[in-house]
Amino acid sequence: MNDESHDKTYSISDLANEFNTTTRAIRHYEEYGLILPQRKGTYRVYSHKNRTRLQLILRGKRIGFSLAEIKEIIDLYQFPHGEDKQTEFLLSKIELRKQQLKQQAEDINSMLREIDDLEQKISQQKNK
Amino acid sequence: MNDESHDKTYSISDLANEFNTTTRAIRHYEEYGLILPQRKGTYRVYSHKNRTRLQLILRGKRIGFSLAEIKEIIDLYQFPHGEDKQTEFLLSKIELRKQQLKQQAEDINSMLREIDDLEQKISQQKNK
DNA sequence: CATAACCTTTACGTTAACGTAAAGGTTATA
DNA sequence: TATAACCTTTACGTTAACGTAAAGGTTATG
Repeated sequence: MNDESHDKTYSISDLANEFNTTTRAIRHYEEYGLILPQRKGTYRVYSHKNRTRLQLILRGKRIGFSLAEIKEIIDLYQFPHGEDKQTEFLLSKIELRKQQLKQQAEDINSMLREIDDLEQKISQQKNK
Repeated sequence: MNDESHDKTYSISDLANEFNTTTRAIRHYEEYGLILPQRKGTYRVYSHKNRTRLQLILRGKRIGFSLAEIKEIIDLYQFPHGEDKQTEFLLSKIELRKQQLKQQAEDINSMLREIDDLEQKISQQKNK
C-alpha cells in the first residue's frame, strides 16, 4: 500500500552508528520520553518512525536546543490541535520558537559573514 | 580623532541589565578568560570594546556554542594571522566552523518550514 | 554620617546530558 | 557447544555553566 513499505527495523547500535552517536545517548533520550521503541524480548527494536524521531532529536541538538526544548517542540506536532482554548496558547508558543529560530539564523549569518571577511584578510596576508 | 570616541564605560550590572544576563555569568566569562575589563579600584570597568566582546559571547551562546567553542572562535580573530605554518591550520579550522554553521542554518530552515506547515494546518483546523 | 545600593571574592550547590563501569542475559557463528 | 558480539539494567561519575549564599568593602544620597 505504501511506496517502499517502511517496515525495516534497526537495532540500537545500528542507529548509533548511522547517526554518529552512542547507544547510551539513545537510551537517555528514551528515559527522557523522547523516543519509544518496540521490544523483541528484551531488545529494543526501532521502526522507521523511531529513526525519523531520532533524527529530529539530533537536529534539535545541533541547533542548540536542550532535551526539554526538543520535547516541547516534538509535543507541538503531537498535539491534537483544533481544540481552540489551548490552540491559542499553542500558536503563541510556536510563534516564540519561530522568533528564536529567526534570531539564530541571523546570528549565524552574521558570524558567517565575519568568517568570510576573516578568510579574505588571511589570504590577502598570504599573497603579499 | 574617532567618530563618537567610544570612551563610555559600563559597570558590570549595566551590561547585565542591557543584555539580559547576570553579573555572575559575566564574571564567569572573565574567569574563563573571555573578557578582561579594566579595574577602577576593585570595581570592574567595561569599555566599549568589552561590551562588544560580551555581545559576541552571547551571540555565540544563542547559536548554541559552548564557552570553549566561543573561545576558539574569538581566538581565530585575535590570531596574528600571516605566519604561514599555522595559517593553514587556522584556515582549516575556520572552514570547519563554516561548515558547522551552514549545517545549523539548514537545520534551522528545515525547522522553520515545518513550523510554517504546522501553523497552516492549525489555522485550517480553526476555520472549519 | 547612616543607610541603601552598589561592588568584591570565596566557595559550595545544582542541573543537564550523557560517560563509564559492572554484572549479567541473548544470539549469531565457527 | 563455546565463544564473540551483541544486548540488557542499575548506578555512580563527570563536565559545563552558571546559581546562590556568605561575608564584607565602596559609593551615592537624604
